[in-house]
Amino acid sequence: MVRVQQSVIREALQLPRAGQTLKEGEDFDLVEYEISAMNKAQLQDLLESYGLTKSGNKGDLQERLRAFAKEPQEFWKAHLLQPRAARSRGQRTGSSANSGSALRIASTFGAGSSEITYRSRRGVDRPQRQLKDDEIMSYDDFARHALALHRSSADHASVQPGDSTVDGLDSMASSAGTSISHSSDDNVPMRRVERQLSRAVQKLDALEYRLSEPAAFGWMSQPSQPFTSSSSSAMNRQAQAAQPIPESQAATVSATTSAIHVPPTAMHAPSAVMAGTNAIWSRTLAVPREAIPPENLVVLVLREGDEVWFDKTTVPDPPGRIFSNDISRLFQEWNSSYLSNALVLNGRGIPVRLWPEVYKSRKGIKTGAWDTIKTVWGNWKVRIGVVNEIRIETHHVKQFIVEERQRFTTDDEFWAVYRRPDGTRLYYQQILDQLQQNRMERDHIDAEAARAYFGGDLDHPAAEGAFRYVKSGHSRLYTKDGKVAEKWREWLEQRWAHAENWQFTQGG
DNA sequence: TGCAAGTTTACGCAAGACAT
DNA sequence: ATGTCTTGCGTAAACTTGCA
Repeated sequence: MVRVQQSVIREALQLPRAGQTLKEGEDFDLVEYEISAMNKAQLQDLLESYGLTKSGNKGDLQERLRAFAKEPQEFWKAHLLQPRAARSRGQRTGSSANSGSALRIASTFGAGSSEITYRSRRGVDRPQRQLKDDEIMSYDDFARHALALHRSSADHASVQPGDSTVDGLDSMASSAGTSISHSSDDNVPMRRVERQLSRAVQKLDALEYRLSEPAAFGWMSQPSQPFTSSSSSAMNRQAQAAQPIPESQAATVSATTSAIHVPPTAMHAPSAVMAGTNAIWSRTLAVPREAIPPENLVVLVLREGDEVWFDKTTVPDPPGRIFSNDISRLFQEWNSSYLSNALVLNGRGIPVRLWPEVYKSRKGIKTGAWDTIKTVWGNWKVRIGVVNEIRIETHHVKQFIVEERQRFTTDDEFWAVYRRPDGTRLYYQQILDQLQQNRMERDHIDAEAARAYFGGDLDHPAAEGAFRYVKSGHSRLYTKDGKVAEKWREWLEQRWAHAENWQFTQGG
């Protein structure tokens, strides 16, 4: 199967021609691929056509192809031959070939254009792809497993133990007195019913959770459950009362924010209430500074002027994704300890702004945590340390959500800008997209200004190496707009004289 | 050179627009 | 009413940069 040429440099493999159909007893047609002459992208394409993984360096890719080429025809057949789909996306057969869009495509790209691909909205080169059979099986297995768990926890009497053909949704439907026959996976109406049922169940679950944990949603004036759980989430919610809030600030909070986002303590725990049940909790949960072993003690300074301390061995995992669907809450929790309840340490809410202080691995508090939240946090963040407001106002680009919000006095003013023509608010991702686009446009303008200032030569002596960086021991020049613009802003900032001169020559 | 942190790309589900 | 196809979206993974 493998034929390595003796010329040492040239190496060719005999591999099955992709996309061919075989009848019973036939073998694959083979095609020779000179893998020594192929670049990484070509090797990856080839691997992909055989359903093999594309990760690794060029040597890895070649080795993977060599191993595949050594396999017998039987292995190839088992690996490559999938049952033919009755119909797959993009195929224009039967009546669909006469559809308006199919005719449009044919007139534009020719009659042979049977497959439709299109570029992504963001300009990346990724066509839509169908799920592979093994992926579908894997997801189905997962869904069955999850539904089985749900069924056992719901403990429906109508479900017969060991009846593996009854899934959870069917059992729920039958227990509700509705008769639904079992159907194949291709039964679309059934799938729709299942989907609707599934949504209804989700909503019920959410409602059930809220009813069972009212304190977590600020619905009760006093917590109803004693502290019995050692889980971090229960600890977080109940520990709200541990470090008391000054009464005046608590009053301000409850007057200006909605109940759903305010921790129960902030709403209901001025001193009078604290004297009751909450006070007991305070004594049992608020760990005094002296009680924490010095090697585990971490102290953070809050903007409110006080400090929060905690034992670093008790820090929970980072909060899950919580703000994408609630940007207003992100604004609330960014700075204020009193309004933060997503992360609570030793009884105090930790403002989102300070999360890096808790989770970056260099802080030595929790390993591996920052990796899981740095991307989303990076989208929220304020860039700290931007200086010299007068100068920077014309050059600095507001690029992240909280930073952008801080340009406005109120949430309403922010949403007045980030809305569609019909008045509805933009989604989280749409705001990010818009900010990114603004940044790219701004960077382009600034980079062009820098190039113009130095006569097209960023290595100009007057730049004093501001656009140079070292990589792999070699000094290089930045070329990307983003970096050039960033260095240009720094350069301007450091050299007032140049900046004044530049503005003067621009007539500004 | 390896690791941590910052930034960009693109995966795949779900919704709903479109076609029959 | 039913089925197919396109697009929006959140975020995991990949990639880049900088530092010790």
